[in-house]
Amino acid sequence: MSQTTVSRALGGYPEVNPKTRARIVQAAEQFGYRPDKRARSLATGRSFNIGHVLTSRNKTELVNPIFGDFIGGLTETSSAVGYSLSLTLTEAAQEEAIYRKLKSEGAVDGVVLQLPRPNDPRIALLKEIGLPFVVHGRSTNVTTEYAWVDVNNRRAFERATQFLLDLGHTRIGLINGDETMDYAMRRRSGFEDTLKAAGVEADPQLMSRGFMTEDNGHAIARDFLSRPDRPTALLTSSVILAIGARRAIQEANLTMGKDVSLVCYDDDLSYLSNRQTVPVFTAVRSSVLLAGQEIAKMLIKQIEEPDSELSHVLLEAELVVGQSTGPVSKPFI
Amino acid sequence: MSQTTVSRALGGYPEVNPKTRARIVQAAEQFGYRPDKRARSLATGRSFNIGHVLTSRNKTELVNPIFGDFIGGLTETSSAVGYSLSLTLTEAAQEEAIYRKLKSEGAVDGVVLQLPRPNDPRIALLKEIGLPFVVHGRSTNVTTEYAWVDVNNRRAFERATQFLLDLGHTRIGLINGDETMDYAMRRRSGFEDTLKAAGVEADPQLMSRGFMTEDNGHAIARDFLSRPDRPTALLTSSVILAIGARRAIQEANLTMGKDVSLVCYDDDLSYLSNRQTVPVFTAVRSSVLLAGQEIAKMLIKQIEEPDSELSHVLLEAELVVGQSTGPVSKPFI
DNA sequence: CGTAAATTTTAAAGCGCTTTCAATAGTGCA
DNA sequence: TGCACTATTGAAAGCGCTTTAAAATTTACG
Repeated sequence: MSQTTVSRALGGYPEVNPKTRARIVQAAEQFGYRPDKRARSLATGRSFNIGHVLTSRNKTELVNPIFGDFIGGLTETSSAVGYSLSLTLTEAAQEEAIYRKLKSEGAVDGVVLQLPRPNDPRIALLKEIGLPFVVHGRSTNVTTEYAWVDVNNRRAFERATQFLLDLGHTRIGLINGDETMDYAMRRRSGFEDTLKAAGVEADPQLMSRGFMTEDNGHAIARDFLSRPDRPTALLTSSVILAIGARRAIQEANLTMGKDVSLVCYDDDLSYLSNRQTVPVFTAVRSSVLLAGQEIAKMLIKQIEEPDSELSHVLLEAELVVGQSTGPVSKPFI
Repeated sequence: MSQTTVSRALGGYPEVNPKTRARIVQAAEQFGYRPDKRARSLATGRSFNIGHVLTSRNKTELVNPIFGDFIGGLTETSSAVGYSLSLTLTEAAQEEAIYRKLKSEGAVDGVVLQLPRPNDPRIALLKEIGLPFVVHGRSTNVTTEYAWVDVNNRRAFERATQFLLDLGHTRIGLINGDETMDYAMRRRSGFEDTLKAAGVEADPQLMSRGFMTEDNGHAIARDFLSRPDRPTALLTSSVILAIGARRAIQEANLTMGKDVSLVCYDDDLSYLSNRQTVPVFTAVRSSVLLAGQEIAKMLIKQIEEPDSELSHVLLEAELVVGQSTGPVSKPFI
């Protein structure tokens, strides 16, 4: 059998006699033969890798809680169609250099961009160097066209806030993520605008932002709850923050869901389930694992059909009512 | 300039005139030239990838909490020396096939093995197919030589148990991970043996195992604490389990650190810090991120110096005393 | 049965590097 | 100045595939 025929038989090309193909496939199986990925990459000009660049601004941020589930989603989908996920880590200052390198080395066929900020320069960069990409999230003020998958963060926080307003809460504390990130800005404006629409003035003293650790959730909630006009409800940007806030509530001898209501954003992380019959936390939920799957699918399509339109997916978070919310009970009556 | 000289200049070979090299390096920089990774791989027979295979036994296990930090550690070290981490996901039944494929395709230069069970067949398999690997953990009953990095899990649980015994606790509940895994078996025997050595009989009713979710920690602790002869102390295999257990303690109107002591194993996850001035949880701690770094270093050395000895690293967990433990207070006096 | 068309197979070029081996330029010393 | 040697550079082969173009075989049909 010639090289060519084998390649075509295994590659699934049509112009090969079914009998020949069967024979080749059988032989390949028997001897455990598989086309060398390196040679294949060189010949086709494709690497069958999708890239993801992690930047280490600092150790706390290096590995964020959603990282595992997100990567899991990406990997699940890309593995199924023969791509693997290629991870690289770099200092934030080197990020541009890394993308250029990935491109010129031909190390990846496309990349996934995470945690965009407003006007994120990486988008223009990737367009310039011609590396296909999909953004997890959106970047405010970027007017050029790019593919993205995002949760409707603004709407999610509007719904969460409205839900608390409907229960009678007007003193609501916000414990948000890093507000230099686009997603956190959208959440905050969803929160503020809903309050305003209800004629409630947002108290800057009750709006915080920062790393989304259990510790921070605890510290901020404790601070909020120690104020004379303490909030009757808290809204947090993650389950981990909520767990910290719950600790602060309990330490203040208050009861969650009664004295203090708590709503959180829930990424539906597989190891931090909030999916009990009646969930512990009332939440706006959207699975980051699913987002990862969607992004991988979209990126691979873009790689394999470069002329197809760039697409966008806006996921809506669902509101799930759990045990952590209840009608307002005025603290000082 | 000839192909050859350029390759040598950029590759750092000694037999090239310093002036020539400088000129080439400068030109490469100017034009953004970098050797194509695919061609380089084909020519050298190396892929400059290290592989990690995830198996999806089920969704809950797909992404475990330590996954992110572990990957972060691997990536940090391997990126620094020009390797990238290549992730693949497969069903458990396909795991052997995937390793064979990675080898025959030349997709990776080596792999990292996680969560070994006793007598883990993957070790023999990888030796057979000749793919360099390092195990995160050890596999009981495997007598052949292999490289590993492990925490002294047995010792860690001995120390944790002894610490509780020293505080006067004898009714101690164990909330362990999946005991078909080697690490969890070692933890359990460390626990049991220490009790036995102190003349305390371990109560099978107070030893549980399972997925390490917040929910499970809560459910198991609630069960334990509802018994007439409830434990005065709990020992959990992860911080997330401990957080669930804390919730159960509080719901039972007990005070952690006073009515019920709690010690946990702490992987020092970056987003689940237990490093406050006085840590919330008393814990035996060992950073999984550091383990990832160590493993990457070891694997790359094995790849680049195939004749070097296989090495082993046994990390000791440190005992950190936090707010969650105190002397026993008899519940029924 | 012969020839044109369709189907199937093969030879050979090329992907962009590394590496072996040969060639050339440079150096020290008699 | 010339020779042996060393330092430096270059030509060419080869890594293992895919793909183009050509050859061989089969099929269709008058």
